[in-house]
Amino acid sequence: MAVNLKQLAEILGLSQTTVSRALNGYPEVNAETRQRVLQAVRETGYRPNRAAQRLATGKAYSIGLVMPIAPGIDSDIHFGEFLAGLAEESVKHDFHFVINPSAPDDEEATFRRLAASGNVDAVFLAYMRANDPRIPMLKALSIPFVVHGRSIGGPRDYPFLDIDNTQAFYDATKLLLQLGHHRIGLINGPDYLAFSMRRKKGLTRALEEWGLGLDEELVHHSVMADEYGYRSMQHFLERPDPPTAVLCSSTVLALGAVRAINRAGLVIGSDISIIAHDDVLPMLKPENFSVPLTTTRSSLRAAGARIATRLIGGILGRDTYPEQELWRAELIVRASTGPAPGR
Amino acid sequence: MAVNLKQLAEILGLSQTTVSRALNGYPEVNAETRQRVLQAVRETGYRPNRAAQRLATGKAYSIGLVMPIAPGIDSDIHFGEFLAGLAEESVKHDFHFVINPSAPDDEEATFRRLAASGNVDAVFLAYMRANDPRIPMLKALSIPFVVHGRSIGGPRDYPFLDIDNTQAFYDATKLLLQLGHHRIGLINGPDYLAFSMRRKKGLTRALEEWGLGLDEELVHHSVMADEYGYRSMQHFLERPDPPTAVLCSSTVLALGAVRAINRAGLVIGSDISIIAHDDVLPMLKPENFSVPLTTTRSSLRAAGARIATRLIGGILGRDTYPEQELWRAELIVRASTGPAPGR
DNA sequence: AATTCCTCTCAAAGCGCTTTGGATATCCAC
DNA sequence: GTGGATATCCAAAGCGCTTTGAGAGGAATT
Repeated sequence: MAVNLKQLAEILGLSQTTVSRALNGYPEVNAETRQRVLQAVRETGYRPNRAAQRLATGKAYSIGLVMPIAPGIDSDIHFGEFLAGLAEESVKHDFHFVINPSAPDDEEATFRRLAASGNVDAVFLAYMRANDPRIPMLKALSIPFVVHGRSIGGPRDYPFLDIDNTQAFYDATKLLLQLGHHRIGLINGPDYLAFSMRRKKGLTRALEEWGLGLDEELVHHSVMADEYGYRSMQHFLERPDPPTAVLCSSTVLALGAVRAINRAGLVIGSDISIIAHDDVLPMLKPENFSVPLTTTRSSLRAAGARIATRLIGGILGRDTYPEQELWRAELIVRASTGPAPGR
Repeated sequence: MAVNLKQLAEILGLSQTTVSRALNGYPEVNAETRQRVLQAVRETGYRPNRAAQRLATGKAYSIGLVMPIAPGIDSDIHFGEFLAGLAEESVKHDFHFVINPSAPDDEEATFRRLAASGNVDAVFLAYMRANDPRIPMLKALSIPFVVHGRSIGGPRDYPFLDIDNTQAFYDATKLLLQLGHHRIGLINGPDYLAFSMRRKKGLTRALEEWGLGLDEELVHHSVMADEYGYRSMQHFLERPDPPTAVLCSSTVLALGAVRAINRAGLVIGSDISIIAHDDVLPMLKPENFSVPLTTTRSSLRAAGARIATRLIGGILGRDTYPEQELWRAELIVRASTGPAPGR
């Protein structure tokens, strides 16, 4: 059924060496010969045996994941979406996953074990915190890694892919300010996560440039679930001086926030404006909200796919990729933002 | 650093064959010799090289996952929890995952590709529907599999692990009936999923035994998210004849339902009783609800771990496990259930 | 004492790939 | 036309394990 290298070489009247080299892009093979080989691969459907490659090269062709699981830890919808991106890309290159569930306080040991096992060539990291200890640790273990997000403080020379959270929420705030809003709330992710800090910073910076200060009372931090969006917004609305506009760190939070607004009988886009960050979750599209949401958009799945690409590229030795990427989130204006009331 | 089989054999003054056999439990090796080998393994920390084993045995030592991704598909919190269980167990046995994201209408092709790739020894299946076409398909592909849940209709001879959903909701209903409730609502999962159907059946059966009929108006189906629990409960409460008790198919749904009840100013456990199915999600404990929830409990993570064990056991050829398991969910009475009002 | 039968062990042959260390042929300049 | 590059290709040696087929030794049988 499936041919192997030996048979393929025989068919071509070449040695295994040459065929192998032709396939792996080595220079010492005639261009014409290479074409013949490639053609034969197409015809026979030859697929190299991964187990044999692993053995011969010593590479694992797989990437390690440490899945945060514990009470209160965001085993959330966002993780699944990101994983889908990672998987989508990995499967193309026939890479496997080694998934290690681990409680946060056990993560260090988990990474150590993972690195020692030789089962993975590289690992992926997320949920960055300030001075995240995992970065120096992985460096010390000298196992390749890419982080999703960025730490704040600590070493700066490590590979990451992040979106420019500060910029995103700066842009969003700027829009609101231009619309005449002066009291702007923020329903943010957990306060110890780097992206939350940066989003808050974006808000602060824009306000300051406008000569305004941040009202800490209008900043809420929580796990990014619908429920908390609702509660936070409810609290905001109960204030004597509620914000006229609110930023949400996720469409999931916005979902709850919108509910609270509706319940209060207010109209989104005129009584109060909303901008949410949109991770492009397939099941929660901002354009399908009762009032389509203005968002800062950046696909989480695309980020997963990109990180997989980089991880795999690094392992295969073709790391022409930039080590650090900062994606800019797109500000998409829809109907949930309008002029500040009474202006 | 790490020793290999050859070195280990040398240390012991045995042949590789004997050492290998000792480790893999073959009978033709002296008990004493085996002990010596095991001791040496402990001392040296020998771990067989998986790549070499893969190559020699032709086994992949990995299991395939088809991750359902698409608009509206439950890339939900429950999936992550189940995955954690799978991973927890797999990592112990040094098994890898091949995760294939796939839209539902593309699943067949995905499975086919997965089976043909030789990258996995077995696959796992969930989100069962009535007459689920994937079961005959996987049988035809003759790739080992275990399903989480059970189909309804279609072939019956396939390996599964399910909880007795009918029984669980039968038990729950029974309790409510004994407490004097006659109008019982159900906030269920998606109507096309087998577990939803069975839970509804459990409710129906208990009602009928009590001489009551099911009021279809009191049954809602939806994706299992907080939001929908809220809406469904709200609808129930707006009726002229609201139910005095409601079953929820998930604590996530119950979360929303409870909110709706609180909002209506009703008291849980006296004005209205609630029983939810508890998948034992670490972030959503029924005992931590404002009024601790009565639940039917069965750990999703444990199910994941068990399925991994069976899958792996099957692959390693020690399948003394029962092919079909039906776990009984535990009915745990807490404060959210009380006598029917006015009784 | 010769034969058979276990029990325990081993040497060696793969599994399918990569990679080292040549070979062979071609080409150029001198 | 000879020495030395240069361009192509190959045979064979691993990678670390499992497994076949067989041998050595001792106990049991005749």
